[in-house]
Amino acid sequence: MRGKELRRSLSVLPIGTVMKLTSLTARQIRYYESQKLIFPQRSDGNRRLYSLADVDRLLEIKDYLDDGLNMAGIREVYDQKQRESEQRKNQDHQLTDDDVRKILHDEFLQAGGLKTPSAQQPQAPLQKPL
DNA sequence: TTTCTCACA
DNA sequence: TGTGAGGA
Repeated sequence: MRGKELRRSLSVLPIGTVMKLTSLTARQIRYYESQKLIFPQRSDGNRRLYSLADVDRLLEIKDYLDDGLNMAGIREVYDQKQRESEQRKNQDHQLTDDDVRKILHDEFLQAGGLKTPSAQQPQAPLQKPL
C-alpha cells in the first residue's frame, strides 16, 4: 500500500484546485509557503504544483490557526514532528503517544503566546537530544 | 483563463 | 491579508 503514499506526495494540483479543497485564498496559500509551512513543487512556467500531502498540511494549518497559533508557532509544530520522526529512527527512546501529546501541547501554549497559562505545568521530564 | 511576482492601501 | 498592475 505504499503506492498511495507515493501518489499522495505527487505534486500535480494547481493552486486553483488547492484553493477549492482548502477554502483558502491563493494569497494565503502563497503566504504560508513563504512562511515555510508548505513546500509545493514548481514546474511549467514557474507555477506551483501541490500534492495531496500539501493539501492535508494546509488543512492542518487551518486547525492550528484556529487554535490561536501563528505562523512561527505552526512551523515549530512541524519542526517538532520532524524531530519526532528522527528520534524514532534513532530509537534513542520510544516516545509514547501521551509524551508526544504533552510536548505538542506545550508547544501550542508557547507559540500561541501562552493564551491558556492555567498554572504553568511542569516541563515533561523528557530530554530531547537535539 | 489561470497563475505569477511585486507593491500598496 | 486583500487587491490591482503587468506579464507569461
